[in-house]
Amino acid sequence: MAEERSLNFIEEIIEEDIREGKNSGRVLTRFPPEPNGYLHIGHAKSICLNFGLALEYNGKTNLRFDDTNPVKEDVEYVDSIKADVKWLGFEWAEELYASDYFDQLYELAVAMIKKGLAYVDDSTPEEIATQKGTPTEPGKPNQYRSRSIEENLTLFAEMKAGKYPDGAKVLRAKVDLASPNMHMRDPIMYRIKHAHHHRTGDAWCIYPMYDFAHGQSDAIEQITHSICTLEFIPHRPLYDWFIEELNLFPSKQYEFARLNMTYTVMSKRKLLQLVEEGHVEDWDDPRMPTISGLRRRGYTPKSIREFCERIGVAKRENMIDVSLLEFCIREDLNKSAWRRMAVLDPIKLVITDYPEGKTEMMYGENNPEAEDGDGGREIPFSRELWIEREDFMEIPPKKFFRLGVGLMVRLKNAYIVKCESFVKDAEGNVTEVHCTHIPESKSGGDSSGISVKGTIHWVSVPHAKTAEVRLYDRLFQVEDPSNEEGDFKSYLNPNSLHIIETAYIEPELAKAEPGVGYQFMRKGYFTLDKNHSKADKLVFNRTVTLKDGWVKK
RNA sequence: UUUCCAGUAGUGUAACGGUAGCACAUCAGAUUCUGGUUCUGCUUGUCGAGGUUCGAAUCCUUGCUGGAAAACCA
Repeated sequence: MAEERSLNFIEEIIEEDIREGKNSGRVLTRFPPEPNGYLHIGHAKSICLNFGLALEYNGKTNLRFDDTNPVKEDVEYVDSIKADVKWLGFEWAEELYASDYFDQLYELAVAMIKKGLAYVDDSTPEEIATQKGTPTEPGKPNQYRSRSIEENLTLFAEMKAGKYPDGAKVLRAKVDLASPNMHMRDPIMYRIKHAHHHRTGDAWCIYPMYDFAHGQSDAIEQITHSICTLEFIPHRPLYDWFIEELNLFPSKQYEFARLNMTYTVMSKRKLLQLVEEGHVEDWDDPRMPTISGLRRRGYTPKSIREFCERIGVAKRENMIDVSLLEFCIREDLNKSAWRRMAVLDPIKLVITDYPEGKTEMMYGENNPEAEDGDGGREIPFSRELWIEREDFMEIPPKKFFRLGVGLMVRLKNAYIVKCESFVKDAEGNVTEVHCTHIPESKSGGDSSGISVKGTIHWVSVPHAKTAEVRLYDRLFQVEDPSNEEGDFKSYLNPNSLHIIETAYIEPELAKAEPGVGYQFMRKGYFTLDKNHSKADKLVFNRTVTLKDGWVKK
């Protein structure tokens, strides 16, 4: 029973290509990050698209680092990118680097010179910019454009040999200075940079530009569908032109709209700024939209893949509501995360008619969503418990299904209790809630016949362990900080991180493992923070809250 | 005001000339030993104007709106 599923526009193109027998039905995509920053959720969209398409059409995907600008690139980024792609659950066919092709690219450039389609230009960047004209005015050729092939060959060889300083000369394609497309007005192919490259070391002092590296790398690898974002649309004629003139494998470029998400920023430049200026801990700060940040926050690869599936692929600019991402992680964790009890903002509940010094072991299933509860664990219960401050109200409003004098609630996995009184300190803060319990109402063997509307969670005072808990809110206060007036950083949410130094957790949680998500009942999903947790001090990150249907009146 | 891309509920995304659907969000209600989950239901949409056609979200013209495009970045 194949489910009717509509295709996105790229799938339609691929199916059309397969139908027509193009490339004998072969599909080879590539994910081409520049190793100059950490991957974010926007890259995840591209990764899921490229790898997903290959999986769907029996093809393959190369991981290719677009490392043609040595001054911005670093192995640190290469390593993090590989780790993130793997963590997302994808396997690349080959790990490649544009720098692997430097020799071939150089030869291709020489071929262009020999065809009379490239020349060495001695102009300064400013001169080149002026000579290019504007979108409404054509550019003007300069004296260098008419250099002979022999002279260009010699000069280009000398550039490669290191005879000239940075910026002294560039190699330009000879296309069309009057083109309405600025990228066709004799784009730069090579520039001189006496810089150390993370892979090729000091072997080169000239490096190809994106336009003379990306398409050529695609062609060398025989990529069938080269998928990139919208801003490369104007580059496509150039992409095709080089391939045509050099008679290379005809890779085709297709463009889709990048992901934007509310309450965050999605540019490597801006994310780098947040890191460098210390607005966040690092690239993997749980508030960051980076893959590593989401991982540390407790997001699962599956939830991110699901998110990328749901947002779709199209050519129009979009702004995805972050609540969709939250929906995806809740959906996943609801089915898989074990339930535990933790009290984040404690007040003491005393069961006055329960024997002092007595401990009962209560049973709680791990996950009510699983068939058999996914097993369970024992939870110690005693006369004094920690409960959530917000679960008691001195003057409860109507439909408050928690504690208040005279009200009854069930203590999850334990007894029904009735609130009799409470104690206040000198400042008027409630410090203790006193209850009596219904002995016949014990979970699993309730014969009391009493039904209550509310159930609250608790942790036994003498058995409680402690942990630090970190609560996160959106990083920015406005939906689209990049589109606001002034500095995007002035819209940072000052309360995006709230640290609870001491929360009480049930003893079982002391065994929490890194990388595993838990549901703290009624509070949300949490996971151990891999950076801050130590054996003697647990630190939990809140991945996401539970959906809250309780609206105060 | 040069060229290119794009306009479908609040946000995304389908419908490929033939009943505008789905998801998230929102709001109601049912169920619930998590005010979670699950279930049910409601509200809300084709940018405007012309045309072609028996019939237009879809094709054509035009206007409007948004975005992109000039870096020795990718």
